[in-house]
Amino acid sequence: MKVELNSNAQAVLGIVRAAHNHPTVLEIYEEVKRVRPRMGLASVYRILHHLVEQGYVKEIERSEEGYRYDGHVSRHDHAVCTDCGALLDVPVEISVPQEVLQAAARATGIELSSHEVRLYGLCSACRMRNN
Amino acid sequence: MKVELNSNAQAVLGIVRAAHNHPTVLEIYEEVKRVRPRMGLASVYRILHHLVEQGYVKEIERSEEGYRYDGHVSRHDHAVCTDCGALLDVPVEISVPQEVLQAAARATGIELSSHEVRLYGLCSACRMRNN
DNA sequence: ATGGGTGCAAATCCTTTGCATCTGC
DNA sequence: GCAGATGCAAAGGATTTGCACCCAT
Repeated sequence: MKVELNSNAQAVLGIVRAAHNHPTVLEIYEEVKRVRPRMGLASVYRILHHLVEQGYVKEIERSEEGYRYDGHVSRHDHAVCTDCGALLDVPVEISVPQEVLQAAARATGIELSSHEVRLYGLCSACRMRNN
Repeated sequence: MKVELNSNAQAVLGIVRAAHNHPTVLEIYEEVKRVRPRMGLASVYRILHHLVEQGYVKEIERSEEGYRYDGHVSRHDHAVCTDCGALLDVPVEISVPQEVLQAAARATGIELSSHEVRLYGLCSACRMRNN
């Protein structure tokens, strides 16, 4: 059962959802300060943990700059640029047969609840930059 | 062209390769100290970066306890326990057709160089523990 | 008035860096 | 003797925590 969100939490959630990229805590903080100038960084961390627990957002992974958050919680895949580290949404479904996933989960000894495909390669910006 | 590894680097490489789990820097350091008691943590970090650059090991991702390393460099997939965070190798191949991956990479705008499937779920230890 | 949320600053933890020293060639 | 590697300690950056205060109920 989801808990009510107070107005600070709603402000953070709105920002994460509206972000096109996968913002870091600092990026979210900078953005939220425009609406709530008094909010501190520690509160942003606390609110984000809360939003993750409640399933409102997903924590993607630690990058060089720390955790990144994703307001898009339905299943989708990501691509990581091997040069600049950019994290991009894959805009199409990469479908893997459920029975293949289940067999792999069984072989690994886990009870599967979800999965994600991660693509690695050069993003277009880096391809252009490196000529 | 791979560079020669000095004996400290070989010691670290041996430990990462021999590890059954995906050790953190600290775990590698503790282990290496048994063979080279004078080695410092900073050197372990420096050597690991070097080994990654040279393709001898892979950096998996930052977990709660920091980076983890994988001495098994050929393509394989991982499973993450959603409860305890354990990172396990998937012992079977999860095959995704190359043309599906290429189509997804094209749609995302990246030049694909590799990919990985990540499974999420409860590991057997956690399943047992939570009854 | 009460319990949870919050700001601020200090503390923590992982990782990197500066620098003097050491090593192998 | 030199270039690169190393140990140690200090610095850096992200995240967490302690604590007093504030706010809504």
